[in-house]
Amino acid sequence: MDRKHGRTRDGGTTRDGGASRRRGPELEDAILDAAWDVLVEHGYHGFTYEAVAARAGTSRPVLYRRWPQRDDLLLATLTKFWQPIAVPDTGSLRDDAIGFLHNADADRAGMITLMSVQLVDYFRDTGTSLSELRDTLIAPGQATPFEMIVARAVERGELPDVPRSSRVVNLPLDLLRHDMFMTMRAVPEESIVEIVDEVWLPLLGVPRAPPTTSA
Amino acid sequence: MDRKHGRTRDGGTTRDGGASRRRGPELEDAILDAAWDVLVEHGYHGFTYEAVAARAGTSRPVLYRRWPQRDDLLLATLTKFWQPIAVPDTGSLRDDAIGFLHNADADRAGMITLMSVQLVDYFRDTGTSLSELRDTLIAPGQATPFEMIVARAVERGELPDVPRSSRVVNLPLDLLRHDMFMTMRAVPEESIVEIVDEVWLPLLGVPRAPPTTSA
DNA sequence: ACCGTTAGATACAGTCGCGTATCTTAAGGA
DNA sequence: TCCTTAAGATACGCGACTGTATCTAACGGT
Repeated sequence: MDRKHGRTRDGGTTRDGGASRRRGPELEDAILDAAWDVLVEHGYHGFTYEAVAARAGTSRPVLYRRWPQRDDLLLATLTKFWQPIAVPDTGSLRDDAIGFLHNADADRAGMITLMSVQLVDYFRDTGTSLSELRDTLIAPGQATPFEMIVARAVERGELPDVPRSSRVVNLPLDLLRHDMFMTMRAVPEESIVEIVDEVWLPLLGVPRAPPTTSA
Repeated sequence: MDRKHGRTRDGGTTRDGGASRRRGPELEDAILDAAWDVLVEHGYHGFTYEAVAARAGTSRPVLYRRWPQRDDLLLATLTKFWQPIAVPDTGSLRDDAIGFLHNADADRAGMITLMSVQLVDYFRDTGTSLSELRDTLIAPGQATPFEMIVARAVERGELPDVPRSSRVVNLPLDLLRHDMFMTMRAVPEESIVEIVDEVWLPLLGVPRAPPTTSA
């Protein structure tokens, strides 16, 4: 009919022109890696079978065989790369908080959050939202990072053991996320310190200067 | 050649099949209205010349003649519809805050914020961000709503006249926006009250219960 | 009434992604 | 070694959108 297979195979950017043919899990991993790259670089809009296949050095049918819907591919990709952010345990409430925000910011987690922003179209299509996606991806019944941080501070006696609204407890991460949303880039260290020192600690009743214990 | 004009003109959804032909500013207004609708309903992704023209009951060339680039059309649309949110003046700090958040939430402003989220692709394309867009659209040197609210409370003597970080002052709107981002829908009244009563007022040093003036 | 402007309809060529079908051939187990 | 599985390379038809080019007819001023 036409060329009928011509051993072209330069694909473009990623695969080496080598002869070996990947299979099974190895191939699947490579594809999800490529999918992740595409997602991070071009957002959901550019997250096409076309682009992912090209990036992975394979062809669209291979993707369709595994993930018939775009959502399947997206979910598989997110599931593979969505990892919890490390929660530091320094023995100090303030350092834990700042350290965690720092991780969330600098770590690939920052990228994750930024990238989630790129998913807005996906949320449109599916009628879901970022918070629902997050709930899907994190283990249920799990304590949030700042719940852990606060709990440890209470154990150490650094904070009194009183009930606190989850809004207040989780405030720092919300504010960090907000700044990321607004600026679309990593949040500077000063902002992190500001969030902790000027907002969160005062709210928890931690004095800014050396503890004067008031009256 | 072919049909050569057949007075078809039902366009679809919006224009009446009427005969009259709009011109100049009238037409332009109608197009921007349509553009706004499309943007709100389908986000930046669906914001195509095709869709806007169809919605406005006109044809793409008419749009291209006025706005050669998609950005031009988008900017024109945003500029026409971006309006400041009303800041209530109730004589009470708390009521001002809650009232403003309520306006921001319920008012078309809520839609604006939600819709801005849809612009992420635009930000990608242009390398800008939401905060930059906001700075472009609001008058420069203008006091933010919560700066006004706090200033008035200080005038009334409801708050002491001390310097406050802009992070703290503007916190409520940031938190509202964050919730909108995360849930992609209007924020419930409880959350608004929670933001004001459990976060903002305590941070400003306003006691929750009747003022006990501590020890 | 005439006439320049331009709205609005349509066509066209091009691009990109979709989803599926087909065929070849490499890989790997029995 | 043979034989099944599936990777990988096409191809095809489809639909959406892009920019541009025409042509017509309505509008509005003089």
